[in-house]
Amino acid sequence: MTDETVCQCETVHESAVNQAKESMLAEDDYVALSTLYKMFADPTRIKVLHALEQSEMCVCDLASLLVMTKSAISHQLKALRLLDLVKFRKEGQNVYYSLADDHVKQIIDMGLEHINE
Amino acid sequence: MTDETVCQCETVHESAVNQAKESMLAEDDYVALSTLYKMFADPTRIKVLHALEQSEMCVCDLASLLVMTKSAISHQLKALRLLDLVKFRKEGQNVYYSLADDHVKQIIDMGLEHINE
DNA sequence: TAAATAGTTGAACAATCGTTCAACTATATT
DNA sequence: AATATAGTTGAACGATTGTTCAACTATTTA
Repeated sequence: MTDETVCQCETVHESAVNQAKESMLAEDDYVALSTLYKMFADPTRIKVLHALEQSEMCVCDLASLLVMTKSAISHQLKALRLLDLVKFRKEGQNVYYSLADDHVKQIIDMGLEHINE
Repeated sequence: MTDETVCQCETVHESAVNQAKESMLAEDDYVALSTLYKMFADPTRIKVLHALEQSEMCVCDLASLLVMTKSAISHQLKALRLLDLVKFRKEGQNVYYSLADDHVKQIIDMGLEHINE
């Protein structure tokens, strides 16, 4: 497939494109990256993650803190769990969630740096 | 509004919730954060940003590299522009895009660290 | 064992998103 | 001036998303 059939352009800078092509990751890596960042792309989920930086909390705590239903929180926690961003422990009727590792805090802090400039 | 009316829970851990409440940011900050991360939450946009880590490129270059139409690329570049993640310069018919600052690379690298474990 | 509470789940809904398409602007070339 | 190319734009489309609702499981308490 020529460049022309792809983008209808005749002035593609081949050296820059070829260089970039070599440094590109596999398709799966970009999908994994975007799937990860999708978890930070919703205010509710960011609030949950930010709240859990302070201490572990059960679903009720988060629902109370964020003024949302347990169901809504639980759905989001499931997504965060699937991406290994939070872990949990059961104690009686309660399920206590906490951050899986400190990458979460690092990612949030980096975002805060960007928006505060 | 009581905890009960919010989440129908009676076992909210008040001290943990109150402590978290104090450390929470303003609603706007969470919206801004999630809007920022939304830019990294799509494979096409991440590819564009990652490619621009190598060198500046025009719309044709990116379209050729990612095997997409100029229109699709242009729409995504507009979104990245609005969030100040890329900057551009015009030269004749071409518009050359590049990363606005190195936060972008830092954010992508941090994501890669997380998925490689 | 029955009732109450914490949490999860799947379907449904509106809202948002990403790409396509066609039409457009702007610059360069003849 | 006419043509060609680079890039942008808005509407439209299907696909994905976040919350709600109702029904469910599991644990605790009476």
